[in-house]
Amino acid sequence: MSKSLLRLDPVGAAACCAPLAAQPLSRDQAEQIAPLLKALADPVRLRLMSLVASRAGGEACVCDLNDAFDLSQPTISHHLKVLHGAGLLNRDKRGVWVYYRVRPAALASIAALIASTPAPGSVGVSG
Amino acid sequence: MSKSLLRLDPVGAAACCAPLAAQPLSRDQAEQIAPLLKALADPVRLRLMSLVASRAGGEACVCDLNDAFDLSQPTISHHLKVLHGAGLLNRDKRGVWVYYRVRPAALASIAALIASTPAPGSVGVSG
DNA sequence: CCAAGACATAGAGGGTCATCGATATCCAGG
DNA sequence: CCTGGATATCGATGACCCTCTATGTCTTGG
Repeated sequence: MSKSLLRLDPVGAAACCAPLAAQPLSRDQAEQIAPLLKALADPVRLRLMSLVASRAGGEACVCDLNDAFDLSQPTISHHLKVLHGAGLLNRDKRGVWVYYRVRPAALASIAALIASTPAPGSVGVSG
Repeated sequence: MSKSLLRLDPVGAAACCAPLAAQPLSRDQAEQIAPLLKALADPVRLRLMSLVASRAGGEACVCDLNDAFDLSQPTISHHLKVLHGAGLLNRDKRGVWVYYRVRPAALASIAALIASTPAPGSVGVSG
């Protein structure tokens, strides 16, 4: 408890907003979604998410994640904390090991925003 | 030409990667997508994207965008430059005014990544 | 209790970012 | 050419972020 790393609201990570093109985002909506994107907007964290998500069973142990990078163990721990704090990953400690698991609702929240509402009469890619 | 604001590659903004859960992202893939997300990961830029996207005709004049915020004109200009540099917005100057327009391919690139591949046997929300 | 391993936290250093005021650039009109 | 309006760029400032080393906390095993 010092910085503001996990001052989020993982509660309603369901889907805060309609697609970008549906209507202008309110300031509150934007400030709710931006931290999610910010948590994702790092190459290391993107690969961490992908490593966890692509794992059979949908979860990965920190020990495996550490081995996948040339970074120090505290650095990986930091990134996992950011992802967990943003509500993108669930944490599950079993014995000595800690397993992380993707929280689908958080990703769905982003997907809903980016959802391809082809925009009113704009560039139609498919027809 | 000083910082590295628009050192991106708006060329192949089509869809660099399979969904997060399909397989681990390579470092190159992660470093290609992360700047896109980073450009989006700001409340102001999120609202700018939404304002442009939701506009009838799919484009918005900077003059209108400026009025939608309590920020200075240079600040809005800066954010638009970031979005343009990331390949998320197209720029079109007509006379004295400049119009921005969402580049659908860039958003599609993100959508493809987040696309809900429900993960191998993980949390099934609907079934 | 003690040792060892897995993971988290603390604090520091160096880089990047958001924002501003001031100023430059570009275009239209007279 | 000069004025005026619309945007972009510059330079500074304060905040935030990524990474590290060092250290703490928790759990298993003897």
